[in-house]
Amino acid sequence: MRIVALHSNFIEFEPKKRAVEAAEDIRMASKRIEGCLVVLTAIEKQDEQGIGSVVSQAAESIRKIALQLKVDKVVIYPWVHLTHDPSSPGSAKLALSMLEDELSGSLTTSHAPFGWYKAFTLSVKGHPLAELSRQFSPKGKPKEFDYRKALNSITKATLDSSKLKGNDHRIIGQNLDLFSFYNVAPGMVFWHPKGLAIWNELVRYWREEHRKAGYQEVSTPQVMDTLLWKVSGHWDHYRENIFLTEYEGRKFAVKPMNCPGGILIFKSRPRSYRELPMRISELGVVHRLELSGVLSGLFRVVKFTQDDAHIYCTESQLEGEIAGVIALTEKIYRKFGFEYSLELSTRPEKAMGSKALWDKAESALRNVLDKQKLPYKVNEGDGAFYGPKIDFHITDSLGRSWQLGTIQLDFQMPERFDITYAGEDGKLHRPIMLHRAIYGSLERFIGILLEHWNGNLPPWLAPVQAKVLSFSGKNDAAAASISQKLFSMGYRTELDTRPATIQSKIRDAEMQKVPYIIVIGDKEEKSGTLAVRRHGEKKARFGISFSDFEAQLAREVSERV
RNA sequence: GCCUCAGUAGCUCAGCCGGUAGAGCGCUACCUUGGUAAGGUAGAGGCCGAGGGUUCAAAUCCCUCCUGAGGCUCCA
Repeated sequence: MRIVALHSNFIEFEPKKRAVEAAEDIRMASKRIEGCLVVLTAIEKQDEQGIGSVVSQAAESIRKIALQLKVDKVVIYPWVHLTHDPSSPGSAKLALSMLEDELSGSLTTSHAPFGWYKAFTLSVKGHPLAELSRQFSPKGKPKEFDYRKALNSITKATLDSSKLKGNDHRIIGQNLDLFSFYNVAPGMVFWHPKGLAIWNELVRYWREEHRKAGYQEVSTPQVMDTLLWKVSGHWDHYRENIFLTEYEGRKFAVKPMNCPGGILIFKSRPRSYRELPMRISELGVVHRLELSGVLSGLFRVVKFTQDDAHIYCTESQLEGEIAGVIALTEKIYRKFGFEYSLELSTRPEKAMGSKALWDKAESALRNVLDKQKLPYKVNEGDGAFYGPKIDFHITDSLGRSWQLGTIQLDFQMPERFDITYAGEDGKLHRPIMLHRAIYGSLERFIGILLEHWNGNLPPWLAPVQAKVLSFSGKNDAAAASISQKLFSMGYRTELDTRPATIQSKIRDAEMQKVPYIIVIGDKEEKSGTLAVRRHGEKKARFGISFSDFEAQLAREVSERV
C-alpha cells in the first residue's frame, strides 16, 4: 500500500462517472471538507498477501501523522495512480473500507467514493510536514517492540575458562571487576571503575613523559566526511575496515586512524622551519571493522584508543627523531619491565607512492636501528600502505606475539595533504611525517600489563591501593575513619566491615590483589597505629604509624615503583 | 569471514538416555568478638544466549542467528 498524506485547508470532489464494476453505489453531487488530512491511497497487488497487516500498519502511521499535525479529520481518497501494480478492485475496496474502519475509532473519517472518475480541488498547506508519503508491505509488519524480550537477548560474554590460563587478562579482568563485554557491542570494552582507574594512571604517566619529551597534545573529531578519507588514501586502501555513517545526506566515516585529522591541525596555518620538529600527540579513539573471528579480549578489539603522535620534521632531523622515539619507548617499557623485540616492516603490495620514496624511508629506519646496534627482524611486505615501520612486539600468556608500539615513516600523507613549511631560505618545503605509538593501544597494553604482572599491580597503578579491614564490629568506625582519611588524601581505598573473621577478609583482599591491607583492631585503636600487610607477604607489620605508612605509599605512587 | 569448540544464578560448574532447575563461592540477615588466605545458620537470586522446529511435554533433540574461545587470515 502506498499513501500520500496531505495536510489540507480543504478538499472538494465530485464523482462524474463509474470507472469499474466494483464501484461504490453512491448518490452524491459534490462534497467539501475543511481542515483535514487527505490520504491519497493505492492498494497494491502484493497487499493481497496480507490485507489486515498492511491496513493496520497504514492506520497506525496515519494516526501518528494526524497526531503530529493536530488534525482530527481524515479523508481517505482512493488514488490508484500511486502504484504501477494495483490490486484487484475488489481487494482495494475491501482494504479501503477496513482502513477507514480502523481509523474511525480515534479520528473523524470520511472517504471519496471508490471506483469513480472524480473532479477534485485540493488546497495543501505547504509546511514541511504537509506532504508525506509512506509505503507498507504485508511482510514488513513492524512487530511490537518488547523491551523485556529485547533485554533478555542482551548477554554478557562468557569465558570458556577450560582453555585459558590463570594469568589470562580476561580472567583477571573479570575477577578484579575491571571490564566486561556484551553481545550488543562486540569487540568494544565496557570499562568498570577499577579498570578505568588503571587506564587513567597510564594516561597520567604518558602525559608526563610526553610533555618532558616535547610533545603537545591535541584532539580531533571522531567522524569526518569521507572526502577527507579520499584525500588521505584510506578510502582506497582501507575502506573495508571503516564504519560508515551519514549526516544530512553526506557520507561520514568513523575514524579508523588519527593521522588525517591530525594533519589538518598542522595545515590550519602557515608553518615555519622554526616550529620543527613538531611533535603532536593524541589519545585517539578509533573504530575498525574487524573480521569477527579475530577479536580477542583486550588484545584485539573494534574500538580502541591509540596513544598516537605525529612528528613533522625535516629530512635532516629525521634520524634524530626516530632515535628519540625509540629512547622514549624503551624508557616507558622499562618502567613496566617488558621484554620486547623489534621488527622492521617494508613495502607492501597495496602500497601508495613510488618505490624510490619507499627505499629512502626504509633506509632511514634501518640506519637508526643499525647505528644503535639494535637487533631486529625484517618483515618483507608488512608495512602500512603509506610507509614502512618499526614495531615493538611483546608476548602474551599463551606465547602469542602482539604488536604494541610502532614507528611509521610517511612520505605520502604530506604530499596528499600538501603540507608545507617555510624554510630558512624563504621557500616552501615539504615536511616528513612520522607516526608513532608507544602503548600502541591502551586496551592491548593493559591486557599485556595484567598478564605480565598477573594482575599484581604496583600501588601507583592498582585500582585499589589500600583496603582497610575492621577486626571486629567494635572496630568498624575506626576502620572507616582510616579509610576515609586515605580517600580524602587522594588514594584509592576500600573498606571491609563485614561481620566475618579477619582471616576471610584478608583472603578476599589478597585475592583482589590489593597492594596494602590495613587491619584495625582493638590494639590499633588503642595505640592509634596500623597493622599493615603488603600483598603477597605472609606476615603483617604491627604498630605502623599512619604518617609513616602514608609517606611510604606517597613515595611509591609518586616514584611509580 | 573460514574450521573446531562453548554459552545453565554475579562467579565456577553439575543436570543433557526429553517430564519446565541444583551445588559451592559471592550477596543479604542473624549468630559468633575472633589477630593476618575460607567460623556457623537461614534467605534472596535463573524464561537454562536469542529465534524457530520436532513432541502431549525441550535446559536436554534438530535448524538459524548472536556472542565468546582456539586456530587460519588480517592488525594496534
